[in-house]
Amino acid sequence: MPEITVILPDGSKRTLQEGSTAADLAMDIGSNLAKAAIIAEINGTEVDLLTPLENGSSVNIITGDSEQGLETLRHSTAHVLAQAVLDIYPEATFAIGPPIENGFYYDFAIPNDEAIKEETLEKIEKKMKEIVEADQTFIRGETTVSEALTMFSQHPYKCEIIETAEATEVDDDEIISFYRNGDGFVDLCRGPHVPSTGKLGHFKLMSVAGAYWRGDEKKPMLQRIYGTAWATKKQLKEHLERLEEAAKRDHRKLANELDLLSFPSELGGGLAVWHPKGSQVRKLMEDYSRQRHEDGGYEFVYTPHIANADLFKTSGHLDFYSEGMYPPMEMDNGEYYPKPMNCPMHCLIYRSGTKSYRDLPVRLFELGTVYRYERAGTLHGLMRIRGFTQDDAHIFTTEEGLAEEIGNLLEFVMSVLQAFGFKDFTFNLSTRNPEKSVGSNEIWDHATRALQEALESHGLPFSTKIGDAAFYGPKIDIDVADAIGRSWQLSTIQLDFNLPERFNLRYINSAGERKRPVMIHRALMGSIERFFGVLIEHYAGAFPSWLAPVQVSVLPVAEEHEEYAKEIITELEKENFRVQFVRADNPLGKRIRDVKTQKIPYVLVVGNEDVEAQTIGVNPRGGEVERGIPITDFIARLTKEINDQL
RNA sequence: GCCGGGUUAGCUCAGUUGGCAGAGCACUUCUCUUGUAAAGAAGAUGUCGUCGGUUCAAUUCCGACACCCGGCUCCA
Repeated sequence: MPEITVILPDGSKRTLQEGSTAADLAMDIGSNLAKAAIIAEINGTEVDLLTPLENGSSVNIITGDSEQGLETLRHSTAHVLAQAVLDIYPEATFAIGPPIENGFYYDFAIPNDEAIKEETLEKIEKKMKEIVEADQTFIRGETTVSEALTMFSQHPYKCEIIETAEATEVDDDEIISFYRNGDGFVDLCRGPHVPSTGKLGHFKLMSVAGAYWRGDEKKPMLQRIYGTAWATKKQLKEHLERLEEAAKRDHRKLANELDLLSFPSELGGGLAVWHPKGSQVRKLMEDYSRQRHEDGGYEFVYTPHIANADLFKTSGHLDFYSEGMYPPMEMDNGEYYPKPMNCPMHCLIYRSGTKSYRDLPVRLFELGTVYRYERAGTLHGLMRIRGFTQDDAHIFTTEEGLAEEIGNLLEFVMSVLQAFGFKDFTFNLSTRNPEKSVGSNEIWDHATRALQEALESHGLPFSTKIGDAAFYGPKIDIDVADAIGRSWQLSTIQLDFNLPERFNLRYINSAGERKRPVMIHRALMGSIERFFGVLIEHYAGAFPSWLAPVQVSVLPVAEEHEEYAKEIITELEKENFRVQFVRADNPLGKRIRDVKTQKIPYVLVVGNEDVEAQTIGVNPRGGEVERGIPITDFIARLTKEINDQL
């Protein structure tokens, strides 16, 4: 029997009988690997395990441990989902079903637009389990475009995919591949797949939702079933636990439980009222922001909430973004719009006097409240809201001063966000979209280079998003990772070549010539509301002492200790701590429980022993109870803790 | 805006195949006087999201609207 030799990823060689498949190779290496194997990579191309090997090929056996393996697993699970749905709804037609982060989805059109109910998901899941149980082999087939069109003639979306594939991909030979398993289920697919459905099994259907065909709102809406799938039962369990953890941190739930803010429906969608406790935290956030901006060389400004339509004609907002603006109010001398951005007004402030190059950079800062009309279906707690406040600044600088200003800004952003417990930053540089942008190539090149150099000179790794810039200039977006590893885009630094033109902004340079300043839009928290939502989830509602709306709760053991408790409170209030008194009207355990659910950093308990020794009992959030602490010690400790946090 | 689901006491939720609306927590009062995550008793609490329709009768069935939730689309 002739033999072939293949090369493994570590460079070693392995000899097999001719005609051996990747699966045979996996088995030859070890039965555990054969069991874990999902697909193979031959000479860098992902293929099914049943693909025969050729002499001299480099072969890598892919398992569910790798991203590639998981993707295949999820993709194959999506196939089984489609198989189950078509079994239950024989008249249904199916569209696409790719792997996504943590799972997969598949889009279907059900006859007569019958809705797939959440309850039906259980039925579908049961059917999928049967298919997995049956351990059906995935068999790859290949055919021509015209035959594929016949094969899928009952499925118009599949036909559209085949036709589009023909038009765009132009494979050498226009071969369309498909996979067959079970009793005649066929799906159009590039592959590869797991060898058989028995390899699957650690999955769960999550939800059903509407989704436009090809993501186009002009095209029909299909029904999308989402699922999650993992290589092991443990991974699936852990994923579901992560979802539970995220649900526990949901800012909408916590904002309600902790009495921070609410969205009364009479107020209208996407509009919040801040309760005293939420307002306390917000005030601390804003005070901190103001202090840092003051130290950072910013000048504070205030601008009105509405403006004449002329302003937004000048700025271009009415031309470009009127759909996202609240409708105008008719007034004696024209139309007035609630402002969707602060920048036009900041431009007016800049323009109010002649600027010399010696005045630059001008940094105007405002906690500016803006109103944007977000479509009804897009609203989402504090994360997507119709009225919000930006920690907004506009910096007007010379072209020469740009790189340095950007560099300082990057440092500033990180330094401010660190106070809120964010340590992992990701930087994204967005470059010009030539289809949709203003300004010369020269100015874009120069500005993009300035952004890139600032990132590089500060040693900050970044990814480039080509064509992702706004029409008016390139930008750097900054994402942070929260306490449970989720990423949030918070800060943005955007260059603008458009507004300085439109508002005819100028400064006089050292040679006495009129020059155009460069404008930088930047926000650190972005929207205070959204940032607050992120903070609630990041801290799971347990704000660090410097931010906590109530820092200390003081509980007398019995009524006779109330007087002493109030003396303690007086001492703490002298130090400007935010303190709450809980009178002895309930058993101590009950009162402790009540304040603990409010996630207050310190619960102080005082009883006979404390009155006698002039001490307190300290019950810190997430810590052990300590008895007999002198109040001065506690004050020193809390003061230090807060200073360390900032 | 689109698809699907939802809205009952301050909160979390049960319920009515169309016939006087319920629980737990919270709240009020009283009793208990407490040493680290739920003491006991009594009391009060509702436009059953809004407006219209069907009906002898609607919280329940139908329609429109508002708001919320899961997605899609959008996001200067």
